[in-house]
Amino acid sequence: MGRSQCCDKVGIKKGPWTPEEDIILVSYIQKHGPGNWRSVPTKTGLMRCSKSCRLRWTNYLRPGIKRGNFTPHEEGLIVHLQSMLGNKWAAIASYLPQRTDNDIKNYWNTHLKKKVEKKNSVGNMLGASVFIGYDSDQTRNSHVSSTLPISIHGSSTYASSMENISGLLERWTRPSQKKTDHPVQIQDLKYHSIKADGGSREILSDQQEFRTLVPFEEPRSVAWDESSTLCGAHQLHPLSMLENWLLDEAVGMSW
DNA sequence: AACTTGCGCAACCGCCAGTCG
DNA sequence: GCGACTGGCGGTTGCGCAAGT
Repeated sequence: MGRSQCCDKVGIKKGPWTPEEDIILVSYIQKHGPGNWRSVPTKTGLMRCSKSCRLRWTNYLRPGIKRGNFTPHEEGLIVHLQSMLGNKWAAIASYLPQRTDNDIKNYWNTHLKKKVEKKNSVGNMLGASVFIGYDSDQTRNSHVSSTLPISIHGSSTYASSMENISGLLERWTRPSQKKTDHPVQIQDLKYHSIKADGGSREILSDQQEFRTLVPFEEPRSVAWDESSTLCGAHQLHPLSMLENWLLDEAVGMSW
């Protein structure tokens, strides 16, 4: 037990990574693949601890990472997910495959947290209920509060319970209850399992397959390969569809 | 131009859970 | 069952830079 001793060893380099170190790490991982971080420092000759190597890879060097310039779409999604999940950055990051948990965490702490608090304080001053803290326009979102399992209980902190997620998905699979401008064709959606272990969540559908829904013109089958989460997003995460739907419904592009 | 302040972000720290011998 | 080890996560720190004075 106890924490890892790897970073306490004498001779371990700390601080910013140099381009040379990055090249060494990337070339090693390209050859051997990520994993077995313990052996990376010894095999590469990097004077870094395994943790540092892993973090550098996952937060910076990993292919498919999108950096900076969060779009309103992404902002809205982060705010929404944070209100539902709390500070489960890894879980939130799984909804945005191109973003790292560290990036999202930083962005929340430096930008969004203040924005949300400001919006909430304005909403409270006006005596109005604030839709999950980032859009108090009840006219625009009047249909949302009756659709999504979201409520405000006197504070900006939204309980990060499984009930919220389950309810959200349950309602999400019932298009008939929601008013929308686009024709909704939700078919054969068979979510049957939601796990919440150690902050990670996954949604499993029958045979790891489901038909897409709202944002697409025509339903199509998508096979979900969990391994694709590692190296970015050439496949659409099942939850990105939820994301798209949520944003269409709850956030719009006014954020 | 020099100094101060605030911000953004990469990296570190400390803890936890899972695995293995 | 126990302890060592590892990977993963969230919180925090500290450096570099830009903006303000």
